[in-house]
Order: sequence, then structure tokens, then C-alpha cells
Amino acid sequence: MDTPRRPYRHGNLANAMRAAALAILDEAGPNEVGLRETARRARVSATAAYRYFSSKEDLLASVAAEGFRELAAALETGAIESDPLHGAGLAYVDFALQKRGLFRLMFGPILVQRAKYLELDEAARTVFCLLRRVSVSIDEQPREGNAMGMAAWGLVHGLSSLFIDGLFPETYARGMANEILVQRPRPNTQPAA
Amino acid sequence: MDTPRRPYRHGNLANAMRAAALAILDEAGPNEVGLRETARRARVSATAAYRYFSSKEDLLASVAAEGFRELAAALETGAIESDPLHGAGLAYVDFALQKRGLFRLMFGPILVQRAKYLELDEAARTVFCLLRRVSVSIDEQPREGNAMGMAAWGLVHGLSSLFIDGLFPETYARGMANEILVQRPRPNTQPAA
DNA sequence: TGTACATCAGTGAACGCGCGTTCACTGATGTAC
DNA sequence: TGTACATCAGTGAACGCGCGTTCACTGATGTAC
Repeated sequence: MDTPRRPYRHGNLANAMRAAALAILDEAGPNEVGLRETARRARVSATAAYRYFSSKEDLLASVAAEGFRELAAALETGAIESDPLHGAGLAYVDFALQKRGLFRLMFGPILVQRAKYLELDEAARTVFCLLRRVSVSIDEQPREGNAMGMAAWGLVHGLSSLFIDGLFPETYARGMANEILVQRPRPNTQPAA
Repeated sequence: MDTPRRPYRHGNLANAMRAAALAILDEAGPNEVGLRETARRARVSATAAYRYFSSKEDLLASVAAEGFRELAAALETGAIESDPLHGAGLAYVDFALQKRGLFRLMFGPILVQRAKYLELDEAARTVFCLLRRVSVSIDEQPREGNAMGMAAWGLVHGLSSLFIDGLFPETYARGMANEILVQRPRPNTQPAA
């Protein structure tokens, strides 16, 4: 009748560390994410983390990469709708609202050298290509710089950021994004009266 | 023929501290802004700062407040143009691009308790009222939630953030914002063919 | 099946560091007589 | 004009802290014979 000790091997420490880092990001903000604090949350000594991540930055890069992969998946799903830009745009906002910490990490200045981490760079590029594809699709004669696409991205990103950083009351976040995306001008259509 | 010693009293230390903090924000990013480092830049001992600011956060709040006042002025000037939304929108983007560190401080998660600092809170509110005024002016029948106005703010904020955080190539920043703001739908106008 | 051993996921102590803040102080400046 | 003094903007030393990272280690697990 021994006390059930927790096993010697954690079994999933890398993931546990990533999850803990996310929790800190969400609860306490980007300034509080540290390797020691993360390890503490994962109920493991700080040094154990070094089995899986070569540094604190490496851990964060890994979390961010995972985030970009999730975002890519969400955008793909959203873009299946009859109006791909609308679907993808809402998916973007939803992602930001539901995973604010992650969103901040992915797009904010916490990770200084994004390009340094191959996995992260690749995942981010995938997202950007997706955004481009969705937004180009609404531009029948693609213009210089794809202004409409950029506008759409800028819009959902801006709304998301403003919500996350507490400049808007959050309640209306998704509704407003939805309304705006629906009211947007379309190439072959008059704007609604 | 004494060596011209720098005077015992700095004369403008509060401002010097604010300026130094901004320089660090711009050059090294938000994680590097510290009271000690700021004092070092202002060529003063760290303790001297406490004559003027009750804490590190107090210093940052003061910087941010100044930033909101500057932004308000820029928006007012921009809104004088024949197309107020266009003028103010570009002013917003210009401000963000020219003062990225300040912009990050004002809108990012560096200052946790915005409302705690009266001066900051007031300056921020002024900006938000201004934005509301400019954006409402384009909405002839103000709708629920003022969607168009929110869209405009979200758009310029999003573009600014993406530029600042290095997700867009910066070169086209202003041009793109300009193009988008010009092409935007207007209440009484058909969109350009 | 039992034993010997290699592996390697964890540990705790320790490092040097820079931080924000407090303290007792120094000494230039401004003012009253 | 000179002197005595109060003010107060600066200083350097020191505090406790948590950080990222390195180190030598422990001991459970997996494998070869």
C-alpha cells in the first residue's frame, strides 16, 4: 500500500512545459514567462527542461511554432465556408481571443529572432501563405501589393490586438469583426444600402 | 581654467529619463527597459530617478501618457484634411512607424494597470474620444457599435502592429495604408470600379 | 528467469547577473538677515 | 556684501530577489547475456 508516487519519468515533459508556458502567458502576461517559473508549473526542476529545450528562447520558439500550426489549421477550416475571407477572418479573431497568450507570443516582441528557429519560421510562413491565398482570392484583378488582402489581414489583426490589450470591451469582439467582414465591399457587388 | 564639470543639478532629469526610456524601447525592445538602464543612459545614478518617479512603472506610465498626448495632437492635425478619416488614419500609422517603441508601450502589455495612473488614463481617453469622433463622422446613420469606425481603427492599428512587429516589410507600410484608406467604401459613393 | 550493466530523465546546489528599491550621505544652490 | 543656514538634487553602498544556465549527481528503466 505504497503512496502512489508520481513516476520517475514524466513521460510528456516537453508538452507539459509548453502548456505551462502558455498558462503563464495567459494569466500573468509575457513578462512573467520564465524557464524557472514554467518548470515550477510543470512540477519539475528547472534543469529538467534542458533535456528538451536548449534555452528559454528555444522553449518559447517551440510554443510559438505550435501556435502557428494551430492557427493555420483554424484558417484552413474557416476558409472552407462559402465566403472564405469571412470564414478565415473570423477564425483569426477567434483564435486570438481564445488563445491570447499564444497570440501575443506569436506576433509580439517576446521572441526577438523569429527567423533563427527553423521550425517556427516554417510554421509562420505557412500561415502567411494561407492568408495571402485567402485574400488574393477576393481580389479579381490582383492589384499592386494586394491592398484588399492586406486590409483584411490588418483589420482582423488590429481588432484582435485591441481586444487582447484591453482597449475595446471584449464582449463585442467577435460580433463586430463579423459585422465588419460582412459589410465589406466586394468586387462585383454594391455595398449594402 | 577648470574642466567644465557637468552641473550638479541636471535641470531636466525627468525629461531626460523619459527620453532615455524611449530610446531603449526603440533600440532594444520592451524587455530591456529598466529603471537602472534608463538612469544609466540619462547619465545619472539609478536612485536619482526616485526624485521624479515613485517607481519604474510610474516612469513608464508617464512616458506613455506623453505618447497619448502626442498621438492626440497628430490625429487632430490629420483630421483637418478634407477627408478626416483618411488624414487621421495616416497620422496614426505615421505615429506608429516613427515611434515604434512608444507605440508598443502605449498599446502593448508592458504597463499592466493602465487605469491606475490618472494622467495616463486621461490622455488615453482623449485619444479614444478623438478616434470615435473622427470615425463617427463618416457614418451618416450611426449604427449599432459604429462598425465602420471600429473597422477603421482596427485597420490602421493592425497594419501598424504588423509593421512594427516585422510581419510586413516596412517599406510599403504607409503607402499601403494610404491606398486602403482611399479605396474604402463611402456612405454615398459607389466603390471605384 | 536472474544478473550486470548502460542509458538517460530527472535532481539540488551553485554560479554570476542585473534588477527595483532603500538607506544614509554629500555638497551645490537659494535665501534670510 | 558676507555669513549662516535650510533645502533638496544628486551619490554610492547595500538589501533581497529571481533569473538563466552549468555542474556533478542519482536512481529508475531498458537491454544483453
